[in-house]
Formats: sequence, C-alpha cells, structure tokens
Amino acid sequence: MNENESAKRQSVLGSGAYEPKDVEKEIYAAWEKSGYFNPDNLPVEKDAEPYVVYMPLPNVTGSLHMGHALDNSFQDISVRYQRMRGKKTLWLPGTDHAGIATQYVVEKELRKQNVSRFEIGREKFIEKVWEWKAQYGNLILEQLRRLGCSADWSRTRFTMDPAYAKDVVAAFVHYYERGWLYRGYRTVNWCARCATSLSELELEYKDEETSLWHIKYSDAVTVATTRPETLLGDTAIAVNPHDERYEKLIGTEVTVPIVGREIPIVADEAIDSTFGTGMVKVTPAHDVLDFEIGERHKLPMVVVIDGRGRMTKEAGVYEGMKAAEARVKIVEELEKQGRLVKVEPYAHRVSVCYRCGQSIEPTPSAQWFLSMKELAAKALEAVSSKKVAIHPERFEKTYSDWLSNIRDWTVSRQIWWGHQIPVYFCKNKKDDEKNFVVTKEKPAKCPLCGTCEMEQATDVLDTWFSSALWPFAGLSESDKKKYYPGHTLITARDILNLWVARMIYSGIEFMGKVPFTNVLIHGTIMTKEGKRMSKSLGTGIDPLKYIEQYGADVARFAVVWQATGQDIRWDETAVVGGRKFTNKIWNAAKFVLGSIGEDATFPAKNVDASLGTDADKKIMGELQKIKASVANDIEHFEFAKALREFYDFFWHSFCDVYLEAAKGQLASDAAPHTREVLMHVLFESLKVLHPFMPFLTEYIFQKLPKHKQSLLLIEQW
RNA sequence: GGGCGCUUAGCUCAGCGGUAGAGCGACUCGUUUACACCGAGUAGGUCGGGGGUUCGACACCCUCAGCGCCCACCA
Repeated sequence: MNENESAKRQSVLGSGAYEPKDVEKEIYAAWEKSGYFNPDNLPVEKDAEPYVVYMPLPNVTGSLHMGHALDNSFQDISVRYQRMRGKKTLWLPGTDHAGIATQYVVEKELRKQNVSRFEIGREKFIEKVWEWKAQYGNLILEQLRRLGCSADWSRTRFTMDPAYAKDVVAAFVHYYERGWLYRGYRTVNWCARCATSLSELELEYKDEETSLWHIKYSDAVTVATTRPETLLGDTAIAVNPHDERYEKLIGTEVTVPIVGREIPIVADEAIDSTFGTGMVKVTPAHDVLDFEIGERHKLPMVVVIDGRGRMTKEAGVYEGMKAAEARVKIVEELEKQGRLVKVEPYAHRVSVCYRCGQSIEPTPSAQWFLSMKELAAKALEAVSSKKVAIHPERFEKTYSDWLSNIRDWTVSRQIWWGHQIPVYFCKNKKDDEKNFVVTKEKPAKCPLCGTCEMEQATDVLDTWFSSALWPFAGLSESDKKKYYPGHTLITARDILNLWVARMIYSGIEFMGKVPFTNVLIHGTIMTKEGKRMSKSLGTGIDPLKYIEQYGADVARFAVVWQATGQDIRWDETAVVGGRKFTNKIWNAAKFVLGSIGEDATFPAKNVDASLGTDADKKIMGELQKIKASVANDIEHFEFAKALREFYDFFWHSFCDVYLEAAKGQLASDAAPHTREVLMHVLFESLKVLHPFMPFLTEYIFQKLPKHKQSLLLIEQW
C-alpha cells in the first residue's frame, strides 16, 4: 500500500481511538429524528407483526441506577433485535406518579422551607407536586436516552395524565359494579408519620430487641405480649381450642387489668399454644391478626391509639401520651399491682413503613378493599395454563404462592398525591345508611338526598392500582387495538407480585387477554461484597459514571456481560473488558475499511465463499452459526450468552484468525474473494452486535462506503 | 417457621453425565503497516465437606456447613 492509500484509510474512521462522547449524542439525535422508534413510521409492511414491550414504569422520583441499566439494556436488546427482524416494534415508556414516594420527596423539599403540607392545604400541595414533577420528573427518561434506549418517546405516558386517569376511574367503577370493591372499617397497617394505610407489600421489616411482658390477668390467665400498652384495648383472651390446659376456661370471663373491663375467653385456631403461655390478649383495634379473631368472635373494637400514634380518650389517664410513653407507665402500673409475672428479652421483627421507616401502628379506619378472589384466580390460571410464561420457571411458584394466599387489597390511601377515588358522599345522609355513590363523574345532583352538593372522598388510590393498568391505560384508544397485548415484560423479582401479577389480572379483566406472554425475571445487581446497592447506604454504583467515562455501549456491555441469570456482584473489570472490546471492533473496522477500497459497496454482493480459500470458507461458516445462535439466544432471553458468544467469534475467529489470514490474502491474486468476505463479515457483525452496542455499530455503519440504507437501526437482520 | 438460590482458577462468573472454561489480573516472549485498550504463550483449580447412583459426576440423588434472598397474622 502506498502512502496515498494509507492516507485515505485514515480518513474513513480517523486515525485515533473511538471517542463515544463525541458521537453518541449525535447518533441518538439521528435515531430520534428518523422517527423509527415509533412503530407507525417503520418502513415495514402494513400487516407486519407487532412486537410490543411495556417498560416497567420508573418512578418520577427516580434516577438511573444499575437495576434500570440492566433492565432497560435487556429490553432495548429485544426491541432492537425485533425491529431489525422487520416487526412493528413498540417499546412503550412512561413514568409512575409513585404516590407516597413522591409526596414524601416534595414534603421534604417543603420542610426545608419550614412549611408543612398541612399549612398550605391539599390543593396547593398538589400544585407543588406538579411543579416538582415538571422540573424533575423526566430526569430518568433523559438518562434512559443516554443509555441508548429506543423507546417511542412520542407515546410517553405519565400515570396521572388525564387519559390514563380516565382508565383508572373506569377500573374503580367497574370493580365496584362487579361487587368486588367494598368499603370496610378494619384494622390496617398504618404509618402514623405518613398518616396513611399501607398494603402489606409496602411494609419492610426491621429486627428489634424488645421485651416479652408476661402479664397476669387473673390466677388462671397470664398472657405474654410485646405491646403492653394495647392491653387497654383488649376485648378478649384467646386460646387454641385443642389446648387441654385451658379447655375449661373457654367461655368464661376475665377482667382486664387497669381498665377493669370484663372480657370473654375465646377459642381460636390461629393461636399457637406453644408460644408464650399459649394465651393471647386480643386487641382487634391494634393488631391485624387480632382484628380477624375479633371478626370471627364478634368482638368489639376499642381504639386506644389514634392515627398519629397518641393514646385516645378510651385510654383513660393515659390519654394524650405517645404510645411508647404509655407503655412505660402501664408497665410500671402493672408492676405496682403485682401483675407483671416476668419480663424476658425478646428479639423479633417489626414492620416499618417502606418510605419513611417508621414502625407500623395497626389502626382501624375506613378503607376501600378490592376482593381478590376472582382476580387472583384469573391470574393464577393465566400462568398455570402458560398463557404467560415466567422465566426462570421457578418464579412461577413465588407468583402462585402469593396469589393462592392472597387477602383483599386495601386500595385506598390517605395521602394527597394520587388518583382521588371516584366516590361521592352525600352531605345529608348519615354514616349508618348508604351515603355515597361510585361513579365516573361527580353527579350534578345528589341521587341520594336530591339536594346536596356531593363531596368527593379524599382518599387516593394505592399507586399500584393505577400501574396495574399500564399495558392498556398507557395506550391511546386506537393504540389499544394495535399494540395490546405485548410480548415480553422484563423486570426484577421484587415487583413480580406487587406489579406483574396485578397487570396480568387487570389485563384479563379489562382487555380480555393477558397483557404479555412472557415475563423475564433477571438477577439483581449487588456490590462486589454481595451487599444490596442502595443510595441511602452509599453502596450504589452509578451507571451514568460509566456512560460518561466510556460511553453507553461500554456500560451496556458490562451490565449484560455479567447478567447471566444469577444475582450479580458488580465487577468493575467487566467495564475494562467492554472498553477493550469496543476498541477491538473499532480497529477491526478500521482495518477492513482501509483494505477494501473506496469503490466497495455495502452490503457486499455475491459473496460466494465456496470459491474462496479455506480461511474464507471457515469464517463464513462461523458467521452463519454465530448469527443463528445469537438470534436464538435473544429470543430465549439469554442475553449474556449471546454477547459472550459473539465476543468470542469476533475477537478470536474474525480478528485473531481471519484478519491475519486476510493480510496475506489481500496481497495475493490467489484469493480474489478476500475483500468481499471482509466486507460481509464486518457488515453482518455490526448488525448482530447492534442490539447490544448500538452507538458504536451505528457509527461505523454510517462510515461504510456506498451503502443505501439510512440507519443500521432498521437494517434487516 | 416455610420456600428458593448460591458455593468452580487470585477476583467476578460460564459449564451442568464422558476426566475443567471465559473476562479481569499475574508471569514469559514479541519494536511486522487494525488495535499495547495488541499478539503468541505460561502458570494457577482434588469444581464447599461427607455419602450414594453410574462403566464414568463439577454436573444426578441424599446429607452437612457457609453465604444470600423471598414469603409468613407466632402475640
């Protein structure tokens, strides 16, 4: 090669290393400008098969973490692959209003200005949240763009958009009309700080060292409790019906210390006779299990602690004290009365609010419940019949165990930020008669009393009530016909029940079909020490750090490389591997482009390797194999395997072996096909790798001489 | 209290019936025009312990141990 040619070669990809920073932004802009993220714009047949992926909704409060990077890399690989396969591909993005989480963030902001939400009131507060959302709510979507995600941003939905809200309200009314949604006064998990009920899935657990107080009610009755202050609200003592020790006591009465109330001794199967004394104090108002025992035995509820954690009037002299204070006083009093038999140290787990960490105080309140019986049955059937396949299969058990033992869902929350429930109260009717209607819009005239201006209930819905509708509520009316159902849902295991199960039965109930046919549960990324990555613990590693330093392709490579199925102990050296691989591809492309001459055309025509050298034949054969194998792996969600196989092929078979052979062949007249083979393998490799490392591959593709297609993004696989 | 997963080279992990592989790291050699973010090599493992099935096990079964996760209304 003479100097002139050498100079030409450098002009194609330049002489230096690949600089992702310089090109990623530009390439992403070109993709967006093309409009091809929108399936309606794809140059495919009208009746091309759709391929739809619903993005697990990130919270508006979110910012990109490793979990998102993994999750969305997988989705982007699937989506890009299917698009190159000629499918009408839609990846639907959106954000979740994340009720408690967002309210909490905005409250914290306000507190910095010494303002509480109660001071400014509900309406003003909600305005503040919308302001906050306008300013920060799309951060995560911007970050997903930097990752290279090819979602259809023109369809981005927020779970509180008016169109979405319409479906939420319709769902509520639908459930009510089906008779599945009911109002009840029940003891629920209550966070006194957030002043709202929480579903059991919103609880977290914390080990606590406490005491087990053994309290003597009478000579025959001694109970063990971790919460002596609730004794004031006892309305029964319960024993196991088969407990011979206490058989004779069943049906008799005993006096509650301090308050002097006479309460019955009842028999209930829920009591474990081997624990403590085998006798349990029953406080239906302040314990969820006790509430259920109370229901079974028609026990009254005596509320001694209010929704803010203070003792009520029913607590007598303890009124106004915080529950913890009252506990100390009550224990003192019991001791004085000689009723404290013993106190033993006791370690157990207490439930705490997942948002603020405060201990849960079970409290009775009026809530809305969704009966789960029929919905759970539908969700169960969908998976057992394989209409929805969960991968890996073992998670089907996690799913069905939960649904088989499910309790009715408390869907109301007492916070301000969220979908206000479509329930309207009559001002003239009393609580003991029917005093509300459930309807999509506020009635102009009260249908109950005929005169009053009805008032909407202040409760809002559990965030998951709305996100459960995402696969269809996220679509416009015409899209509902075109892009429902979807195909694969890719997510982490922690929201399998919280969200995936609920989407499945919601889809069946409202759309008549399961919302997707596959659920992929991938591993969780942890620190190298095996600890959970968490911002609050300071153990998180920010994927944006890698994107900024080495580019999105390298970040994606590192994540996917490690995501073999098990949980991942994040290994920094995978980033090194990605960087080297990027460099390898870059240089191989540089070599090929420099070798083939500028009159070459892509895609390479008439490659007949059967006429070539042994090396030609070998690499062509290996290329065919790797292409088929990667396609198969992607279709079976084996992304890491696919990437590793391609890596091995490209680095070792193509670069180490074929390129070296090609150097000799190029100089020889005996190997006329060398240029075609080089072109062909490079071109095909770019396609195969594109779903994994979209920027680098697109960039090189753009530099190929004389090619017709506009973007590798839509090149046919 | 149930259930699940993991334990393979220094590190992070593949493999899952026929006598061990990758990436990163280490070491040796290499100043050839794609790449030193490179090439050619080398070292390094009784595949957590014990038992069993088998002609043969890292792979299958049982059991023990350690680590991690999930579920549960044990007061």
